Amino acid sequence: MKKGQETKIVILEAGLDMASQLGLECVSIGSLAKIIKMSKSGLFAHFQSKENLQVEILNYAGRLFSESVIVPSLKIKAGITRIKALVDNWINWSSALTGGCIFVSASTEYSDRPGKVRECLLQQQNDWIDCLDRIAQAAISSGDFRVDVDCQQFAFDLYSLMLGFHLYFKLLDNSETKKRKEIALDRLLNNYR
Amino acid sequence: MKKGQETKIVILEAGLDMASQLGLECVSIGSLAKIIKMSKSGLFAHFQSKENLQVEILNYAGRLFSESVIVPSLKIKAGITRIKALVDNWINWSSALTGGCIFVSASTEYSDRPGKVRECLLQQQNDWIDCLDRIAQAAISSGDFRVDVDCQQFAFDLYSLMLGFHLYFKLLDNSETKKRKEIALDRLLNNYR
DNA sequence: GACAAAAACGAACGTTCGTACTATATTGTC
DNA sequence: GACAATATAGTACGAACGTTCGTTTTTGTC
Repeated sequence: MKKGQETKIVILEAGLDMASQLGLECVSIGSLAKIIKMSKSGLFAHFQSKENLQVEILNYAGRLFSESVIVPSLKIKAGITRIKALVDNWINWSSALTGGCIFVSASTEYSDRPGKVRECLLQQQNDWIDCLDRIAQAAISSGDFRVDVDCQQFAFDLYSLMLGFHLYFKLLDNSETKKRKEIALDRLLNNYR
Repeated sequence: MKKGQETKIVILEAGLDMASQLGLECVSIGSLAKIIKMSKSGLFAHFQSKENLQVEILNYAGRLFSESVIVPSLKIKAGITRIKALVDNWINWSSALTGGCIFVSASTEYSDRPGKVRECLLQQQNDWIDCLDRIAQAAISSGDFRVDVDCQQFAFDLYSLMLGFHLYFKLLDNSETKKRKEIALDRLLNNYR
C-alpha cells in the first residue's frame, strides 16, 4: 500500500474515535492532527474539505460495521439464531467505539443539517433497514418467523430496541441494560414466531 | 415581570429552537444574539458562561416538557388511555420543535462529554424514566396492566419505541412512521395487559 | 423628574476554526 | 542514484469562538 493510504487510515481511525465521542460535527482538523501528530495542512491535504473528511469517516465506519456486524451474522444459519448473533455483534460494535455507535449520534446530529454528510448517512441508514428487512425475510424462509410477518415492522422494532439499549448503556449507564434488552428481544422474537 | 426576565425567556426560546436543530453544543452565543437581534455581550451577561446557557436551555426545555407532555397526561384517567395520551403528547412535543426532541439529541451528544450539562441531562432522563415507571404502576392499579408487570421494563420498552419513532420521523422522514409506531405500541400494551 | 439599579452595548482579547498557498521532505519508479 | 510524483510541513488568511471590560442606555423607585 502507498504511504498516503496508510496515513489516511490512521486519520480515519482517529477521526472515527473522536466522532464517536464528540459527534461528527465536532471533529476538528486541528485537534485531530494534534492527536495523530501531524500538521493541520498535511492532514487537510488528504480531504480538501472538512465535509469530505466527515463523509469519509462515515464511510469508513460503514465498512467497519459491515465487516464486524453484518458479514459475520450472515454466516450464521438464517432465523432467530442469526438475529440474536446480529444483536450481539451490534452491541460489541457499539462497545468497541469509545463514544458508542457513531450512526446513533450522527442520526440525531444530521436530521436537520443538509449537506453531503446527511445524504451519505441517510443512504447508510436506509441500507441498514433494508438489511434488517432481508434478515427477517430469511427468518420467514427458515420457518422461524410466521409467513405473514411484516418485515419492515420487524426492522422498526429491532432498531428501536437497539436505540433504547444504546441510551441505557451509554448515557444512563444503567446496570440492568443487558437484562432489559434481553427481555425486550425475547418478547419481540416471540411475537414474530 | 422585570425586563431582564423577559429577555431571558426570549433567549431561551430561540436557544431551544437552535439547540433542537444543531444540538446544544453548537448553540453559539454570537449566532444566537444575531437571531434575536441583541449584542453578544448583552446576551452573555445573562448567563456568565456558555455552559450555564446550555444548562438553562435544558431546564427551560424540561419545564416546557413537563407542562405540555407530563401534566396533561396525568389529568387523564390512569391506565392505557393515559399512556396513549402520553405518547401523543410526546409526539406533538417532538413535532413542535424545529429539529425534534432536544432530549433525544442531547442524550447522544452528552453521553461522553463530562460537565454540568451532562449532569443536568442525566437527572432529567432518570426523572423521566421514573415518571414512566409510575405511569405503569398506575396502570396496574387501574387494572389495565397485570399486577406482575415490571414497570422499569415498561419504561425501557416505551422509551425505545419513542426513540425509534424519532429516528424514522426526523432523519428518515419515513411515510409509514405513524403506522409503525401504532403497531408497536399496540403490541407493547397487549403484552402488559 | 431625580437617581440608583439593571440591562444592553461596542470594542477588544487570545484562541481556534476551515482553508489557501508555497516550500520542503519523503516516496516509488526507472 | 536520478527524478518525478506524492506527501507532509509551514505560514498566513479572515472569520467565528467564548469571554472581559468599560461605557451607555434603559428601567424601576422614590
